[in-house]
Amino acid sequence: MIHVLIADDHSIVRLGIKQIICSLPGNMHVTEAKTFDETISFMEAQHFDLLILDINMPGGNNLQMIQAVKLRQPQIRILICSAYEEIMYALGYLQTGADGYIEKNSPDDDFKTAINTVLAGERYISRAVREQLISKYTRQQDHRPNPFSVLSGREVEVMNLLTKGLPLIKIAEILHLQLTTVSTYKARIFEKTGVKNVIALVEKAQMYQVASHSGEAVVKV
Amino acid sequence: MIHVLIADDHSIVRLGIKQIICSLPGNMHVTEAKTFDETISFMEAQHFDLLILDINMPGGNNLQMIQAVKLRQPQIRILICSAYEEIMYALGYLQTGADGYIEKNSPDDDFKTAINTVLAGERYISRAVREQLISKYTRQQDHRPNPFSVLSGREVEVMNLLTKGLPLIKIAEILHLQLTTVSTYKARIFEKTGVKNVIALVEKAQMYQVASHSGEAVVKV
DNA sequence: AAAATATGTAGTATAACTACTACGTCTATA
DNA sequence: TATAGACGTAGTAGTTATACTACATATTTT
Repeated sequence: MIHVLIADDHSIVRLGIKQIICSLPGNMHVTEAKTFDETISFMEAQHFDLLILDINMPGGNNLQMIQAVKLRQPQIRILICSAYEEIMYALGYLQTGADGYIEKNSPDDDFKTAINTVLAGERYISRAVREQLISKYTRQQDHRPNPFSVLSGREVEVMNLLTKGLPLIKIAEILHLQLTTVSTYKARIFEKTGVKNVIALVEKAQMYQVASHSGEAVVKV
Repeated sequence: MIHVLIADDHSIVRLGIKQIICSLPGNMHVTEAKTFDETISFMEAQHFDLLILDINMPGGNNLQMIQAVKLRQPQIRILICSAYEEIMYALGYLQTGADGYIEKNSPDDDFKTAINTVLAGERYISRAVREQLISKYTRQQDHRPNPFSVLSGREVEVMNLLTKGLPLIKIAEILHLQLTTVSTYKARIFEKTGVKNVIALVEKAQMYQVASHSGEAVVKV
């Protein structure tokens, strides 16, 4: 017997989800909560295997909800179900301990997959979110010449140290150069890569995955 | 009629993949290539909708293969099929232009899903890789107290600006504070979060996804 | 080969930043 | 109800970084 708790303030939504759950194989037992407080009450009274949680419910819609839930039943699986489609939300929740994130407007089959996936102990993210996740790694593969390829050897060395957060003087020491020389390299790196500060440089370097599988010489510190 | 090109040096693998493809609905036409050169030859002679590419083939197994392929048939879908399970491979290839990445030891159903997904114009990554992708964002959710939660309001404001790469003076201006005050905050932030430079701070903040949906006041620049 | 760049290097003057210290509110806490 | 921290704020003195500028040696390009 699998116990599922649906927490959503819209009864139609609860009905829909219940429908989907009951269509799944296995002996499903569904409980419904209308607010977050109610959710917590149920959880203190009974054990559940899965919580399907609307993050847009009265009584709080933030990350702490997850923690509150896990505090009571650490082994419970949580599937966030929300009207927001922003990827940031999904990631934040997954990070805090949710096991899945599905948008309300997803097709039934996706719901089934999501529920099964989460119950199986894996994490679920929707196609769309997954796409975005990948794009985060993929963005700007628009075959423009990699701005890092125009850096000279010395510049690359300095960049690698810069992106580790080392201060210029340390870099100067390591490379046996004058501070001012390092400073010049830095300026040139910034110019060539079109960034204005180290943080942007780090991001850009990350983006182009510099020196990960290229044969670039990387100076160890 | 959907034209699929399978590029793999092991004929058994090709056979297996062919089997799977033919089991799919739709009129599938399969061509087989044993080496990368052969793959390219085929591509220059005929149009394909999908390329299932073993990255472990004689004739090259690097990212340039993707580019070589896309150069000839920009609209072709590429599903990487490999024995390697390392996530870095998958991401690297997806980044270079592949549409999917599946491990050879995946169950048939996953292959079907992968092929369908890629043909539908979406990207596919396997469960395992997806898990790892998520973990990358999720790692260390080991419920240690979030170091950013101990930051005071003012500190959070400064941190948000710091992680944008703004110089202290700018931050001072924005918040109408003395430079030295901002500097003090910065020092406190570093202390509380246990970092030694802004770059580490950015990484840590990213890791904990600070201030993404909290009601924190974020100052626009 | 000559001219134009790119690269490795550094100085000077100036601007930005840090360390340390200080101090008045607030807020838990003994 | 003291009292110890936490918070917001800032100054001084000393460090570190930047903007320009410069110049010799490669590399290219014409």
